[in-house]
Amino acid sequence: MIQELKAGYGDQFEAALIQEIAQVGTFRDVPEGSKLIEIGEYIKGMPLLISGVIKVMREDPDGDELLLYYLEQGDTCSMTMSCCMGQTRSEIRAVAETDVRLIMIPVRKMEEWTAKYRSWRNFVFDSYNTRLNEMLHAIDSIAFLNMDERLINYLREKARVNQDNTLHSTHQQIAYDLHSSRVVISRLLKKLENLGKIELHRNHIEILEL
Amino acid sequence: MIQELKAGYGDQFEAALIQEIAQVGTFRDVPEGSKLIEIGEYIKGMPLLISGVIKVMREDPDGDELLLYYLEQGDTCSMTMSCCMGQTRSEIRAVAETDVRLIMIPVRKMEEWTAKYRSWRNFVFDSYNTRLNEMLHAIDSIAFLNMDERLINYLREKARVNQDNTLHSTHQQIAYDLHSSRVVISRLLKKLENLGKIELHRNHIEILEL
DNA sequence: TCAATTATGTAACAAAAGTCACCAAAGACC
DNA sequence: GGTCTTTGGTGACTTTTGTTACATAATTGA
Repeated sequence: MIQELKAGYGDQFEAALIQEIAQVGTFRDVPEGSKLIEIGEYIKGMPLLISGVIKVMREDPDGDELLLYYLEQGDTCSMTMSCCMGQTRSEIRAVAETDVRLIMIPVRKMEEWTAKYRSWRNFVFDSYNTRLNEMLHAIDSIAFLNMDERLINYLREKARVNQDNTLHSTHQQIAYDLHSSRVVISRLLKKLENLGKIELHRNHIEILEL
Repeated sequence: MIQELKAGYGDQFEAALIQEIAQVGTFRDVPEGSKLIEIGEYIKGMPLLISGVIKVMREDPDGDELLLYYLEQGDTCSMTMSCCMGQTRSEIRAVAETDVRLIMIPVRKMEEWTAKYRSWRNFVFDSYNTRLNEMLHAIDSIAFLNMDERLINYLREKARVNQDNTLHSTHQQIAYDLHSSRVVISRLLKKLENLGKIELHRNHIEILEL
């Protein structure tokens, strides 16, 4: 575990903190598609992401979904911190977008380290800030952009986090992420294909130039 | 200043911290309508809200606006913290919705107090959490609700923060806050009036039962 | 192999929201 | 009082997005 920690966090955490994390943290391998956190659950620990991508979603009471943002290497889930500290239920769902390796930190250590390690404080604040900015980004998208632009951004972002210009999604899955309908997404994708920007296939989409 | 601090924050901050705040903080009276923070600015200090309401807005490159949330007594601006820590430019605009009394804290104290005072740590985390939740709320509104429902929520919330069932806004101002157009808002307001839920007048709107 | 399931394409229509144009009332200013 | 500005009302139309319905192709699996 120390190896992975040093590789991912060595330049921001001091050695003593890395040692502590290795002692109290538990390693978890999470296969693609697994649910990490469900809306309404209480959270038991805070995840430090070592590798892979986690997708964070919001859902309304009718079951309508919306993708908020992705978490990548070096990120942690601020929403989770929020829940841990406040002892409230999760407001979001987190799903492994790819196979994920992470280290779970017990909640009580968070508080302790915040007082003890300057680097941990910076990390926690940084996470909050990054998350707030991601949320702003999400708001910008929904409020200011049309579905065609949102779709393009979605395809770009998904290709980026998966480091693969071929997206293995169905139109229906994309529609869920963007909180739209399958027909609308198919329509817009077809338009992008006609513009020569993507290539559509059953179960996957190839990005040519976006 | 000590009086106001004790009244507003006495039950969450220990006496020593209150003392420190009083020493390094500067009191500011901000009249309704003043801009507190503009997008793109660097932030000089962190505001502790004593009384009044601050409106936090987002703007896209085309100048389209959107109301994100209100800050009330006991709140601070997490977005500001975010900017202070990271030395980045503000992503949001803050405007005094009513006359506002606040205490500005120099940035360097934030870090120091986070290590020193447990109550300050809790306060800062709480602020972040509240703000993240407000942002989620904003996203829910835009993503999952139609304009008529968003308008009703807007009227309710505005009446609540101003503690006044008569809103002193023009249809155009509401349209800006909701990122819609005056015509659309007039139309929906008229519908609400016909349902007996509100009463429309020039320059103000009376809420009857929402 | 062949029926069932899943994914996609598309036309036709409906609903929500935005735009344009113009009018009229209220208030401001001289 | 009379003109100008601001604010609100409304009809007609467009654009965007969502819905319904149905067709067809690919894949699965008994």
